[in-house]
Amino acid sequence: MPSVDVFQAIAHPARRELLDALRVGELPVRTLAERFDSSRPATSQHLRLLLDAGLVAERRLGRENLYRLTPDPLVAVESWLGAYEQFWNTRLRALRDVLDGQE
Amino acid sequence: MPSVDVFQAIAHPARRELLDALRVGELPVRTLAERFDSSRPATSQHLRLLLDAGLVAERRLGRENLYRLTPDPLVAVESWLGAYEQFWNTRLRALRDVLDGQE
DNA sequence: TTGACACGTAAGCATTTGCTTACCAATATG
DNA sequence: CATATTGGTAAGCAAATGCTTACGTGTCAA
Repeated sequence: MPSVDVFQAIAHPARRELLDALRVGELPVRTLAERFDSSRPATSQHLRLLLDAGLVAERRLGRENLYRLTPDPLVAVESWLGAYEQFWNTRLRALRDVLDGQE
Repeated sequence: MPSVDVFQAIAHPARRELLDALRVGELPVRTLAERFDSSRPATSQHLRLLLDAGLVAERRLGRENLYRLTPDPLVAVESWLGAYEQFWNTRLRALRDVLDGQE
């Protein structure tokens, strides 16, 4: 059970960029820090929060720590958005009804 | 152009609840504050941020201020999630390939 | 074994966030 | 008109956030 809320985790642009970078595969902290021109401690702290949110997993390989994407918690965001798609569809149907009524 | 990031706006649970409540239609601040047992200033400040994010619009009616949902900015969240659906599908296909290979 | 590399983490600190209390403006009601 | 209702906003303040610097641990390489 993640100890950090997913919505909180993806609120910071740096953390979204980290997740985006990990879509290609697992990467060590050093690479991520260099890519985003960010300090290593800052990157490490962001990764820690993503770990607590269950959005990434880590794997020690020698002296490197490889992070990989585990996007399951994003399903919560997706399902929350689902209700708004429904809202959208309802509005569109209402609009169409109005337009139909004018004819 | 919204001055507040959508991801930032939906990070706070209280603001997500406000958006959820507005799905049924426009509501005055008083109703929203009472429903979530929150103070009126706190509710008003959250609504201000949602307004700056372009997620709600306001309409003065007498001494009431009615807020309604304008969920267009949520499309940015939806499209960001889209890339992860693709990631999911890729992983599922790889998994199926592995399973097929075992037979 | 000695030094360099990769990383996590604690401590410090500035900024942001989110609430409360207090106040003001505008509108409805008696 | 006087009063109550509705709501925005400033000021104050505690907590959270996000960075930096400094340090410790474990691993590779000479």
